[in-house]
Parts: sequence; C-alpha cells; structure tokens
Amino acid sequence: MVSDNEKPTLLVIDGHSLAFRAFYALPVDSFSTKDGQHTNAIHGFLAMLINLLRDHQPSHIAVAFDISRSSFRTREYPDYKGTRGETPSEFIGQVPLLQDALKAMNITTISIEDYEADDILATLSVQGTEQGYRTLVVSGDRDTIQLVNDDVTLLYPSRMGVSDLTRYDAAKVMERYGIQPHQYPEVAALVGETSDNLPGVPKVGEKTAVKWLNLYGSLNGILENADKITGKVGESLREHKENAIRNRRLNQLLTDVELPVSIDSLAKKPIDEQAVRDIFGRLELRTMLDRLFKAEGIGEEEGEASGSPSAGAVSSPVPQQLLDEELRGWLDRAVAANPNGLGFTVDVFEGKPAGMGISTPTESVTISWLPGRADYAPFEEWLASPAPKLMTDSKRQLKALKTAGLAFDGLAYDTHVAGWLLRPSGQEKTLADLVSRYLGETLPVSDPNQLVPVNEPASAPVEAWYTVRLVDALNEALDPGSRNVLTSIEVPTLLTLVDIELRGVTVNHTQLTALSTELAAKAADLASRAYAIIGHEVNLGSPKQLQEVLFNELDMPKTRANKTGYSTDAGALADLQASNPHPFLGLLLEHRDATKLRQIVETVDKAIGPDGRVHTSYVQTGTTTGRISSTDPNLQNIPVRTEEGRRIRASFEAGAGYETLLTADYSQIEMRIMAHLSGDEGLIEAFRSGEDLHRFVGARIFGVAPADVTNEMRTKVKAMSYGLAYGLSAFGLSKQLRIDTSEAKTLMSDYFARFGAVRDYLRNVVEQAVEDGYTTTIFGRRRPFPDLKSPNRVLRDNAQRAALNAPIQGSAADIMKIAMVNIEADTAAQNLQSRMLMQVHDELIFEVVEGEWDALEAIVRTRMAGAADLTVPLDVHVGRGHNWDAAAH
DNA sequence: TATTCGACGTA
DNA sequence: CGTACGTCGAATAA
Repeated sequence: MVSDNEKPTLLVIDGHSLAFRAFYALPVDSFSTKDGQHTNAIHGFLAMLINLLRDHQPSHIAVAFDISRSSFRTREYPDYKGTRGETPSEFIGQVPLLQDALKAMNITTISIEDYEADDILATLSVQGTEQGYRTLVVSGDRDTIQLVNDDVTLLYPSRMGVSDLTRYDAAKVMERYGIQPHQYPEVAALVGETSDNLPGVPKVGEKTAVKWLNLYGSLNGILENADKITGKVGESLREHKENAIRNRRLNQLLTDVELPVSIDSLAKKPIDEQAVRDIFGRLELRTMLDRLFKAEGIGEEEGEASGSPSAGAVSSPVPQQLLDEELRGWLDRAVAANPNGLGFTVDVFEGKPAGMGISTPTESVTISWLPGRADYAPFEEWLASPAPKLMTDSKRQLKALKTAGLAFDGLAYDTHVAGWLLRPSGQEKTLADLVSRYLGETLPVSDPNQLVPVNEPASAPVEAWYTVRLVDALNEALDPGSRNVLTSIEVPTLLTLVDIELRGVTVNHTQLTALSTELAAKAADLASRAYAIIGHEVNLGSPKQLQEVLFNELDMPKTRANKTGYSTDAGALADLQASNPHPFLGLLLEHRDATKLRQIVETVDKAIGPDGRVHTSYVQTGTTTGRISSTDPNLQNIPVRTEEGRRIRASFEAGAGYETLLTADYSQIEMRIMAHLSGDEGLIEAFRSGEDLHRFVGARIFGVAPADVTNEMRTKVKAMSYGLAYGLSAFGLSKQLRIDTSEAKTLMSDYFARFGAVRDYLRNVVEQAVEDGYTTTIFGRRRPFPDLKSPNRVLRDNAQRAALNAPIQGSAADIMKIAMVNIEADTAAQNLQSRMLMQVHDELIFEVVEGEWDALEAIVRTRMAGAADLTVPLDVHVGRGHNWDAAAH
C-alpha cells in the first residue's frame, strides 16, 4: 500500500466561487488596470492559487467553472439560488480573463453545460480516489463538505476572503459539526441554506440537526422516526419534512458527471512563460508575476532553489530556568538584542500570578516567581522598568501582577487588542485563534491524551514565544493608522482600565436590599391586580403566555410578528393601548418595569465584593466600533430614565475616605463629530453659538425664532438629529414620533434643506466605505464592511447603516479613550488621590478626596474638552454629589 | 444543563 | 424599516 505522503496530489478548485469570494474580499477600486479593467477577483484568486501551488505542490490540477446560473437543479426547483441578486458587472468581465491567465499557466479549466462546478469537483475527487490520488478540493460552497474523506480534504475560504483557507479533513469536520462529512448534506437539508434559497425545517438549527443525526443515523432514519420526536420541533419537522427531502435531493453532488478529460491529463505542466508574461502584463499584475515565477522556480536572476514547501514547522525553544545573575545576564542580552521588546506571559490562577514566561524569538525562560523570592530580583527590575513588553490579552495578567504587589511598566504591545483592531468583528478570542490566523500554526496543547478533553493552555514561556512572533505578523497586517491607534490610544487605555477595574466603585448594599424588597412587593401587587382583571393567573414574564391572554382571551388585534408569534414588547403594547385601551395592558407594562428594575438591582447587589465595591470588567475588544463594553456586572446600563431607576444610581456612592463623586459627560458628542466631519456650516454655527442645539436646529427648520420653538417641534427635531447617525428612515422616524410617514418625510427633507452637508457627508461615508471596504475614524481606527457588497439586500442595507454610524460612534470612543488616558496621567502627575472609577461611553465617574475637587475638575474639563481638535467645541458637563444620581445634576 | 429567543436597560 | 452593547427569564430539549 502506498502511504499518503507518496500519493500524488490532485488539486481541484471551484473557480467561480473562489473568484467571487475574492471579488468581495478585495476593494474593487484598488485593483484595476489603467484602462479601467477591474482585476480584484483575478488578483485574489491568483494569490490564493500561488499559495496553494507553493504549499501543497500538487502533481495534478484543474479548475472548474459554472457555465451559467441554470443547471439541472434550477430545472427541478426553479427557486434554487433564487434569492441571489444580479451578479455585479465589475465581476462578470473578470472571469474570462482569469480563465486566460489559467490557460497561460497551463492549468486545465473545465465547464460542463447543465452542471455546477461542484459536481465537477465531486466527480474528480471520486475518480482521484479510485486512481490513488490524495485530493484537495478548494471551494466556497459548504456542500462540498460531503466530499471529505481519508483521501479528500476540503480547503474552505474564511468569511473575509480567500487568502486563508480552513483545512477540513474528516477530523476537522467532526470537530466543527460533530458529524461525519458524508452526513453534512443531511444536516444542511434540515437546517436549510438561505444563500441557495432552500428553506429548511423551522426551529431546527445545526445543534438539533446534528443531535438527531447522531440519534437516528440518517435523514431517512429521522424522517421514519418523526412521530417519536416530541415538542414543537417535532411538529415542525412533520410539517416541513418535504423541505428537507427536497433540499437533500438538491444538495447531493453528482459524482458521475461525464468529464472531457482524464485525471492523468491534468498533470501539472510547466507554465507558458511567454503567455504568462503577456497576460499578467496586460492585467498589470506585476507583483503577482514575480510571485508566480518564484513559486515555479523561474528566476529573474539565478539562485534560490524554489518549490520546496515552507520550512518545517518551527517549534518553540525549550524554556530555561535561570536565577540571580544568570537571569540578569540573559535579560540584559535579550533586551539589548530585541529593541522591540520581549514576549511576556503571566499564567493567572484565581486572580494571582501562577507562573510567568519571557521569550525572544529564539529563547525563553520560565519565571517561577513567588512573593519574597530574592533570586528573581533581576526579573522584578526588568518588570518594573520601561523595557518594552509584548503581551497577549494583558489586562487580566496586569491586574494579577498588581494585586500581587509587582510593579510593572513598559507595555508595548497586546496582540489580542491588535487582532481586534485588524478585525473588530472577528471571532479570534484566544492566543490559539491568533496563532492560527496570523501564523498559520496550531498552538500546541501540553498533553493531547489527557483524560479530560480540555485544551490545557500552553505554558507561559511558550505563549510568550508565540506572542513575540505574532507581533511581527500583526504589525505587518496593520495599516499605519491602526498601528497608531494601537500604541497611542489602546495600549494606554488598557493600562487605565487595569486601574479602574481594581478600584471598583462603592455600592450601598442596604439601599439596594430595601429597593429590591420594595420592587418585589410592587410587582406582586401589580401582578395580582392584573390577574383579577383577566380572571386567572398567568406568568407575566412569559411572552408566550401573554400572547394567549392578549390575542385569544382578550381578542386584541395582532401586533408585529416575531419568530414565536406576535410581539408583546413595550412598543407593541403601547400601540394596543392606543387602539384598544385595556387596564390589563397598563398593569402589564408597569409590572415589566418593576421586575426589570428588580433584576438589575439583584444583579448589581450580588456583584458587591467583600470590600463593599463592585468591580466590573471592561472588555476592550468587545465592540466593533471602538467602544468599551462592561460585563460582570454591566455598569453601562444602569437605569437613569425613570425615578425608580435613578434610585439604583443613587446607591453608587463615594467610598470611605472620599468626599464626593464627580461625574463628567460630553454633551452631544456624536452630533458634534457629525458637524466636524460634515463641515456643515449651519450645524457648526449651532454649536459655536452655545444655544440649545435642538432649539437652534428647530428654529432653522421651522423658520421661527429660537424662542418660538415649541416643545413639540423640539422633540421632533431631537429625534431626527439623533436618528441621523443611525441611518434612520422616514418610516422609522414616523414610528418613533407617532406621526405620518408623509410628515416624517417632510421633516427629513426640511432638515436636509437646511443642513445639506450632513446628508452629503452621510452619503459619502457609505460610498467611501464601499470603495475602500472599510470606514475610518478621525484617529484612524478602521472597521471593515464586507457586507456592503453583498448581493443580499438585507445584509447590504444593514451594513450601510452600520457603516454610516461607525466613524461617528468610533470617533467618539477614540476621543473618550484619549481623555481617560490623559486624565489618568495628570492625576498621577499631580499626585491626586482622587481617581477615575467608571466609564459609560460619554461619561466618566470619579471619586474625589476632600480638598482636591478644584484640581480634579480642572484636569477633567481640560482633558475632556481638549481630547480632540474639532471645528466645534467639545462641551463637558460636570456634576457633583455624594452618589451617582445626585452627581448627575 | 445548554441553547435560543424575546425583552429591555444604557449611550 | 435606527447604531452599539450585556443580562435576564422563559421555553425547549436532554
């Protein structure tokens, strides 16, 4: 028997789907020839192909293309792929050129009338296996998962593009989906495939489908046992099983398509050098040409034997155990030889440092530090020095160091934060994720045969070593603007967050307990009165039971539909109250209020620590826009709008030893950013005049004097202004203000008649984002928007609104972070004991020591107002009080 | 016990 | 048919 390594490798690619992925991954305008031919899809595809040739050294190769959108599947089910929009014209023209390029490279392309490219791949992979090949299938269609087996591996592009391909062998499929590859189409049939317009069985998601398959063995098994499946899901299955059967028929790839070529004839041939130069030249793919020639071993100059697969995986250095002077010597040498810094990792166990590791690209040391160990003095000196440290997800680690009393300085890089800046919507959460994405390696686990199948983390020095190597890869991937955001904003912010999390905020437990009891009593009273009205008890917290009461028993008109029936949210209930007034509705709303507040009270109360303070965690990488989020507990959604809600705020107090709280918030920061970015003269004047913004704007729009703007006018204008930055539509505006769509339209057009530059700006943001593929904040933070080019209208519209908001919300976040960092620096420089405790997006809360109010207020005002230099002033409102509520005035 | 959904608190 | 979040309870299935 031939071992796998000796088997020849057959590489088969779905040309159309990969080129299409590339098209959406790369900005179309950055890749075109001087005469205007777009080449982004060609560029992306060839880059991927060259990598494949280099990394996998295939002996045989073919690329399959669809001929048209119609196939035997569309004949059988005319709606197949029916939701897909028009293929963009910029893409269509690139396919024939790509085929020309492949021809010049002597790579066979195959298209067969009436079949999809994936059927060709399926047939080739089966023939390949029969003839003793190891086959690599490259496709962006998940249906090809069914082809995977011991001899066939699927390379599937990530959501972002085609430059990195996830390798699906049988084990990976099992890991990702929990099933054998051949079972995948059965899962897909049950779940459905939106992009192919194949609805599945409602209520059945991946988890359920996989579970059933493992239970009944196959789709047929499931259908035969459909009667045994209980509950709503069972009903749904019985009702929609035809969908599953149809989907299964359509997603089966054909393995017996008659091909015009034999596998032998696909043997890789040398490229036609002249033809390649010709077509690559015509497409202005100069760099690509070099890369191809290099991969093919064609030297422009002689030298470098090429073609060898990338050097064997590098393995981490064995950590050394060094103490005292030996450690000092090692550190001195390492610091001198690595001006960019040393990798550093702290294993944190129960909030304390357990083991630590330091690494250069070639050497690492283990630090088994314990409190009071004198032999680690050189380490402690290095740690406290400004010598640069490169870390991954350092906030936790720095908190642990600080808790243990270790001084730290010199944080130069956090790969976790860098990875987030590169892909703020990305999934990479751990070092292993980053290593896999940016180094293309797998983070080793200490013992793959351990009893408990948990991935034990690599040891600290090993993580430090991967961190060092990640820094180079990440820095290469980061644009200069983002790199600047990382070093000037994010890293200092991280250090600030360490401090404010450790400080926590004092919360009055006694008050919360009283409030909770009171709210519980109120809720119970409201509930019993509600039961009396409808004549029986019902769980008011259950939307499902409420639907029964509202729409059947009380026979109210149906509200907006949702996945489980009809909406019972506050908006819907208010609509009902307007059209069908009923005492039950009012009680229900009040009950919701009371129980919700009680929940929040309980959550905050439970989070009070032994020090009487609540220590939230700020998640620096928690948002797509650049904001910080807060968890455990979330202190950024403490109620403020109702009287009772404010009683919760009132339990946040100045702690022992502190005189009072100081709150400082930016007023209308997002509108000010819009004024700045749009350059709208009217809006700029509004802010410079110092007049109430909505009054000023209302006066302009309604053509009256500012003093004559009525409350009603002001409300409308305010809603409009705030909605602007969210991509609000006339429909949405009319709903919110409960006015006619036509009136909302008029309001919008009157608004834009006066503040036209704002509209132009918002339009331009989206256009620019479509062109670049990302948005940018004032300070250079980027957010990619792949969906702006999605053929799916819902996705595209959502992306447009998010894109229009991202620079505004993101710039505001940048400004607040800069202010925080500067305030921390100033309070430290002036040796103030007063300190920052919380951040709520546009508000900061401080604890003030007696006698320091004036100094702190001056710092806060200066640093917040001066965080950015805009064409309009940044207005800061400062309040003082013993608790958060009192301080807000 | 885990997953999904609706609902709702904040900026 | 308005952006960005986190948390809770109910429902569901196991």
